[in-house]
Amino acid sequence: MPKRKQDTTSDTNKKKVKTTCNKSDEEDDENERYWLIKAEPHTRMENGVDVKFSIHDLEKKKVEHWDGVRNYEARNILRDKMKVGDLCLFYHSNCKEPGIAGLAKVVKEGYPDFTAWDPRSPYFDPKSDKDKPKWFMVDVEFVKVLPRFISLKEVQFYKDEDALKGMKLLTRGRLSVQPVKKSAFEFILNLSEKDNETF
DNA sequence: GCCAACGTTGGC
DNA sequence: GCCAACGTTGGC
Repeated sequence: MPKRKQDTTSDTNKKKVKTTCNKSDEEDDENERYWLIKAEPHTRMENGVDVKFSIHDLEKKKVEHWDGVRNYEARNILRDKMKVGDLCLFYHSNCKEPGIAGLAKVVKEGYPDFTAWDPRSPYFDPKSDKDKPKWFMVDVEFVKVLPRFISLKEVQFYKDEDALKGMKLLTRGRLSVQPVKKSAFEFILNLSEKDNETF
């Protein structure tokens, strides 16, 4: 099932040259085992296909391939970085109340996104060669629905918390597969364990 | 449904 | 390799 129509970043994003010992945020990200993945929880037709996929759809399916990502930066994460066992915040986008709805776990590492070769798929990419796959996906498994939905508004409200510093959800809104720092991951889960009258 | 922000394309 | 024009994302 298609997840999201993908946004875009250049393939030529050059990897930063590694300098001696200074740990940049970027390098930290590479060691993180947490991610945020976006999907649209409501029906939207694209190319005659409904792209809807919510945390509840994942709950029913148990495991699903995360297809349809057509952005190089996100692709690189799917192909190279996500490892079996990594946890993902499941984000609902393009809906009345966008936010983090649940948790998923990587159960299969990057492999070619076959929807790129299917002319009937909304994610068909005629430029993707079967012998040289351009787009990748992982398989994710349902973990849980968060005890309390954490809206984007709520995350934005806490944007100055140290734990959320540099969170890409706040700075790179369009990136649909993104790394999440451990501190941010834990902060979000913590929030969702607690009632909050404001949200 | 609008549109700002952001990503890509392609002419030069 | 710059950058204007264009297309898409996704919150609102």
